[in-house]
Amino acid sequence: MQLSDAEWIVMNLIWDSQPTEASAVIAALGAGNDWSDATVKTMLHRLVKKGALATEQIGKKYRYTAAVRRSDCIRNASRSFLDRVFGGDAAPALLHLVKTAKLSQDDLDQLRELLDSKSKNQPNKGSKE
Amino acid sequence: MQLSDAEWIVMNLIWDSQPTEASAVIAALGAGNDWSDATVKTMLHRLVKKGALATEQIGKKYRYTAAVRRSDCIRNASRSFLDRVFGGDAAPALLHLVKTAKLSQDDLDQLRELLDSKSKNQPNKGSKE
DNA sequence: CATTTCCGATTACGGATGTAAACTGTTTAC
DNA sequence: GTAAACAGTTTACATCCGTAATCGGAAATG
Repeated sequence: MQLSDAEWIVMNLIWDSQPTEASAVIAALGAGNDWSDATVKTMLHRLVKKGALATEQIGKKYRYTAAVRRSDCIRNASRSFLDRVFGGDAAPALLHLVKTAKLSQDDLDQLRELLDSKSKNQPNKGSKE
Repeated sequence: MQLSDAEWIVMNLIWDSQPTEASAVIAALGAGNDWSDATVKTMLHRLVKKGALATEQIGKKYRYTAAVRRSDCIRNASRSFLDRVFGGDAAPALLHLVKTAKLSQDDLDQLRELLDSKSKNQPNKGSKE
């Protein structure tokens, strides 16, 4: 599932507050993003059409739920970001991101742990391929 | 400077082999990416028009050079990636990327070093904001 | 010199995207 | 029950994007 910028906004909202009704989405995005309600309706419609959202009929209206997993979309987006910007080579990307990101001590610790566990699971293989 | 997928491919090539002539770009991308020469020409033209490439006239032809810094484009792309996918919160993004990326022992070590240096410079502040 | 070739410029075109109005059927409020 | 509000569907439209053909002028080549 490939999501556009605007679609990510909608999906992020829905992933965070599933299931949701159109009115809630319209309210949330009209406020934060300054979209007209028509625009939000279009987004919802397109997302349903492309299979990213599922609808569940409640009486007369629908309730929207994500039909794709956030983690899958994140994976795809990450993949395509890495490919396009770094030619798929993750290491420079990570170095760059770590270098420029604001990270709390907690974040840093978590990352360190993760690195350690990766080091163990993948004992050597000094180079990329 | 905001680059599209296809534009990134061209720019990456040119950043790596500046200054370049159209023929070289066409050769490189025709081979690797299966683009027709017309497509490459369009790309070059658009990139010049949008100010990402500069041309230097050599006799009759042009030589192309990047007019924007790669690091700036990377910054923008990273920013927009983080914003769209993770709502701008870098930490989960990094965790995810580190978790899923193939990293060599070297890469891991470099990352660890970077984390350490960040830990020092930013001694505590246990949480994000 | 005429023809092919190379290259940059112009034009094309369908699909995606952001943005939204208009239409339609229903629910609700006066 | 008639008008207003709501919700989903259709239609709209300019721009961007990927992909490319075509045009026009210069260079090379026979």
